[in-house]
Amino acid sequence: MSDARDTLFRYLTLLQLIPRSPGRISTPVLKEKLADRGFHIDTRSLQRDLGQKLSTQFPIGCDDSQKPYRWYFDRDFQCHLPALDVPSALTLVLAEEYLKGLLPPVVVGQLSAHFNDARQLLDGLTSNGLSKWARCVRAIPNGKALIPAELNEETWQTVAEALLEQKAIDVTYLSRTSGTKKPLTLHPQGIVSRHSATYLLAHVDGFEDLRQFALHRIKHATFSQRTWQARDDFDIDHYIQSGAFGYRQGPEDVVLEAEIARPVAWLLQETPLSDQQTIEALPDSGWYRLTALVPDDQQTLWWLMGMSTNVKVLAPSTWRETLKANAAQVLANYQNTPGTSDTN
Amino acid sequence: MSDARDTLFRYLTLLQLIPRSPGRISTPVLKEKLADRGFHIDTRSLQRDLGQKLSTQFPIGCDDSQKPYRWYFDRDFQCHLPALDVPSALTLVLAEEYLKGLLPPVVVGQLSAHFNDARQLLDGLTSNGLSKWARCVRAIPNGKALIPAELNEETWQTVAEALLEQKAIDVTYLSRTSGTKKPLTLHPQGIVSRHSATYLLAHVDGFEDLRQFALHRIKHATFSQRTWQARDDFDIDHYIQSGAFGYRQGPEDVVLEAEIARPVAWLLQETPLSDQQTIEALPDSGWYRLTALVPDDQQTLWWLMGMSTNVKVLAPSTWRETLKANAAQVLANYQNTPGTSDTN
DNA sequence: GAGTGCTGCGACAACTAATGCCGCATGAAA
DNA sequence: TTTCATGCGGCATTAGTTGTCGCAGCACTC
Repeated sequence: MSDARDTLFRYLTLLQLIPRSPGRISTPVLKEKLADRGFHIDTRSLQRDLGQKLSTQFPIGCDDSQKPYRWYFDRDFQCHLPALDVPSALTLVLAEEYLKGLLPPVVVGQLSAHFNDARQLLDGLTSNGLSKWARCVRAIPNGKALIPAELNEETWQTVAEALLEQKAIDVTYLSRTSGTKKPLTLHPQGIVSRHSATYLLAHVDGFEDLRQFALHRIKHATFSQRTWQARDDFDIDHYIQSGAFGYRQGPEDVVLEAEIARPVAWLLQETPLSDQQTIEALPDSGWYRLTALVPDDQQTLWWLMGMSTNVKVLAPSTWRETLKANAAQVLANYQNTPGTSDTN
Repeated sequence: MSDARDTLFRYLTLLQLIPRSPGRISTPVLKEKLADRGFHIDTRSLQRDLGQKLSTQFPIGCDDSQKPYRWYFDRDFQCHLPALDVPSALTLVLAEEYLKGLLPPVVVGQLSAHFNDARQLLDGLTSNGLSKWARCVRAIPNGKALIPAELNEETWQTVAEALLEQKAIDVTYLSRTSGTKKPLTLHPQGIVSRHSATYLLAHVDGFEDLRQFALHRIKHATFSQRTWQARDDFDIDHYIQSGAFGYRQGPEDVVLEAEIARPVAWLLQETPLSDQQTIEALPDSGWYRLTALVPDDQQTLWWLMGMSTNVKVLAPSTWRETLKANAAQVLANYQNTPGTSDTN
């Protein structure tokens, strides 16, 4: 692919072939991979590159306990080309704050080297040594942050690789209902991350129906001998919208009409509910009339519920009724003496 | 810092000094920066490095319309060292899906080169050429995703840099109340991203009090001549918790006691509300008793509201009363004939 | 319009580094 | 023990790198 004469580029390629620390790669394998990329060099040269050139300038380690030496990058090293600029670094820091509440720690940890790199850059900005930036940047998550489910690092890596490289996996799955561990062979078809839990969509070996498996209930995962079975007809968006995660109710968008209080009107003017939205002031009393085309899903309904007395839904009537019935039910709940709660 | 003899490393340093495309750097500046880092080389060598070596192997451009030539990286080029692994790439894709709903497009765009890199890697995985991964990975945002406020790219870059490098800025600010544009000089102290809007915390030149400025209402921003004024006593967490964003109500955590329906119990068992939480089954009818130490904030209250009939709060009594009063109010709203539309 | 300074570029020679090859040492497997 | 795979030092050859010089274009000044 590229002229073998160029040493710089060979070094670069070499560096890209060396994995981050849990991973390892042996000298002969490196030689072969370099050859694949058009760099046909002597084993001795490769050894020199690694042992004398790269490992003195980069945080590269060598496991020499066995004879084909195996090389790896320091776990927390990250080098961007081109280097990060200040706004990008700031964005990364914000991104990390958000993601910590949305994805399992292990998954976010996958990117920790990137975030560390950003932090290091920011640390170096103020000459006084005080890392001020850490005290002046915050992300406030949208909605209540539940604590993400615990997830095993190896499980994530295995599942991610299996899904993307189309392999079947053998797992030990902790059933939610029975609480027992079951061995299963799965054919991964998709991953859905929602709230703070992440689910694998797969079908069990020998069956046709697609099921959801919470990643944090997969206690152990290895690649399987079985060949992966595709499902040609699978469409993840269709699957989600069919209500598999309890979200969408109707396939069509609906026109929401509501009266909204001034603070809500302000909020929606800046961060609209929908790109088809109008807000008009009502004659008196600081209320506004909202019209918006929104999806007919649980999320929107929840948002409306959260607004409580600041929003009065006029249409669609089903929502209006739902909200009304809900309010009545909640009120009824709280008017009973609590403790011995009964039917509902 | 490093031996000047090493060419590879000098190339690497050089590559790191070249900014991504909107940015530019001229040859003399590069020479100086290299000298700072211990590489004392002739101008001619630098010219050769750029024009003959690097620009043939890397997506580097050169603006030769003016005489000190100015160099830059292609806008969408990104090279990670070590290279991304599959699980990291998948994480990046998930992260992007989440962030698109949380940060302004311009801010996420700051990282687009990173995300593109991840996508490219995933594209290359399946040999059949079909990029299957795009059809099997989804993130479902937590809560209703409002459309992020529109934000100018330059504004973001200027503000980010000003905040982190402690500079004052001159802005044109569109007042929310009056709708008029005002010129202001601001001394940035912090950035808070919340929901889909991002706010700058700053005090106006000549004043002492801290105010919030929505970034999307800053129509123009440049660095100011005025020197930046610090505020030693500023603590962003304290500021947020003092209720500036309408979140926290009480400074102390409270013990939430509630009866919850089975689906909620399952949810909370996997993604807890708090790390101090217990759930016990109630004798009959599939309800559970929840006890959890949670922050006394609006977020939690909203979450409880969203759960509606699936949660009956027993304590704290203030919340119980709030929820009850809310329900009563909502019900009252819907029992009046609202506006022109009427019951159905 | 000539002078001046900055920058880019081609050429060249001296120098330095990279490469492939050989032989030997080591340790594990046969 | 032998055999094989691998690492490592050394060495001669080859290839690349570097500073220097001279020239040319361009903007700016006087």
